[in-house]
Amino acid sequence: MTAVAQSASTKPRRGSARLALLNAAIGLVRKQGWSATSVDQLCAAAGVTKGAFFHHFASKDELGVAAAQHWSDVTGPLFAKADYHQHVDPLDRIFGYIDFRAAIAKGPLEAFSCFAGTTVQEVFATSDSMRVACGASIEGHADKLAEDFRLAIALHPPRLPVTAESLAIYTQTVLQGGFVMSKARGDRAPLLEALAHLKNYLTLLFNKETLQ
Amino acid sequence: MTAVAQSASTKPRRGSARLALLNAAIGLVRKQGWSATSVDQLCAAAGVTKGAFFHHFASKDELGVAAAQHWSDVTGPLFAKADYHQHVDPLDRIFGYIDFRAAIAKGPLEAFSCFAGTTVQEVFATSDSMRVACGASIEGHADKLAEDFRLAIALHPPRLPVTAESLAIYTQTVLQGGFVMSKARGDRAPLLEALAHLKNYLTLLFNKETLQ
DNA sequence: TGACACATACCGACCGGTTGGTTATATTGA
DNA sequence: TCAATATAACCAACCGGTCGGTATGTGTCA
Repeated sequence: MTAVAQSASTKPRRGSARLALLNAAIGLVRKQGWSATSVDQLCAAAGVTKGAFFHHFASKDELGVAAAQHWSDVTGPLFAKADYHQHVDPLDRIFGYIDFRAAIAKGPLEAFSCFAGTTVQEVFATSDSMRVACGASIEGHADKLAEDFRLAIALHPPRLPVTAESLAIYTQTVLQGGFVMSKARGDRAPLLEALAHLKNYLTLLFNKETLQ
Repeated sequence: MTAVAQSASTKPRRGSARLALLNAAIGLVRKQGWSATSVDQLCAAAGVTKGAFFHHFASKDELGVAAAQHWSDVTGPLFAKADYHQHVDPLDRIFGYIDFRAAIAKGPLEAFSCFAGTTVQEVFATSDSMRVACGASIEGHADKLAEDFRLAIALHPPRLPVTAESLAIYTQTVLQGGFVMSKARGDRAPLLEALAHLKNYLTLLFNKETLQ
């Protein structure tokens, strides 16, 4: 312990316990769900003790609320700085977003599924604070899409009456459903096919030319 | 205990423990998830003892597999005898199915959400037997839809290239996603809106007249 | 030197699962 | 026909272990 060289990333610096626990929560919960993830497991994965856990969070529930917020903080910048924002046409940005979601669907399922969606399925009836936190995370993500949908509707009159908010929520619905179906089949194909159907829908709805 | 009159429905007849446990599992798991549902809770809800539980099921996991099968056994007849099958046009039957799903979305969320979808989110990485059982339940349900999609594609040439199987799976994807989103918002509206968008998609895809 | 950020040790309750034994029902043989 | 037997169904008590949470000690830094 005295002279062992240690990388900056693994060195347990004072004050890093909270963030380590939040990251551990996102990793473990996405893999095995909320209830199946114990406080001891979270501490072990984060490399801290139980005392540290309850120093930063009053309860497991409170960590869950913070983890939902942290989930937004982590994923937000990932999408904010993605390339698809460079398109001038808002509809192209939306298609770019969907393609981006398909592109990051690599590796094991727990690596690209949604923390908030996974968690809210378990706690919606038993923990209101977590349900609200997870709902806010998903809805906050959808809100960024809604703005482009608003512009797209103005620019490309849709064939059927729709609202931007509803389309943004529907996009998240297809993603969440895709995660469930992919988990059920143990393969990412159902998610990718769902995204293809979503693109079909938007193509037909906005009279988008098939080849761009 | 000697002369107490008891209704036939509540009388714990010998041989009924297994079914009571399966029904209890579906009810409790839909509300609070798989891991959060303990064997003791299941026994209490079913009105049996732990000994009876492990007489019928070798493990909690094995009950889960049986419950997934039971879920198919319960929901299968519900859809099989629904009115929408009377339509002559297969596309009308599909729209009837979607309307039927919207119609049964009443009461609390745990009353109309999917046991298999809820469970598989938690266990997909930790229990292969349950993952397969839940996947088979969802896929079995989709298979019944796929037949009508096959006929619909033959009768109404779609504007974009799609397969019947993929459309059937996508329909389940939208439903599963709708459950997640409705749980997150604590309201059935997201599910109903998702089903409306799905109908939009099929309307455009199959050139269906808006008014029928 | 005192406030903070942890670590250590521990708590009662509850977890999934096992035990040994009882009761109801089906099967059998005379 | 009916006791003898076999077996499935079920029960209450209990197992070692883990759960979320607490009380208190200790090293670190402003």
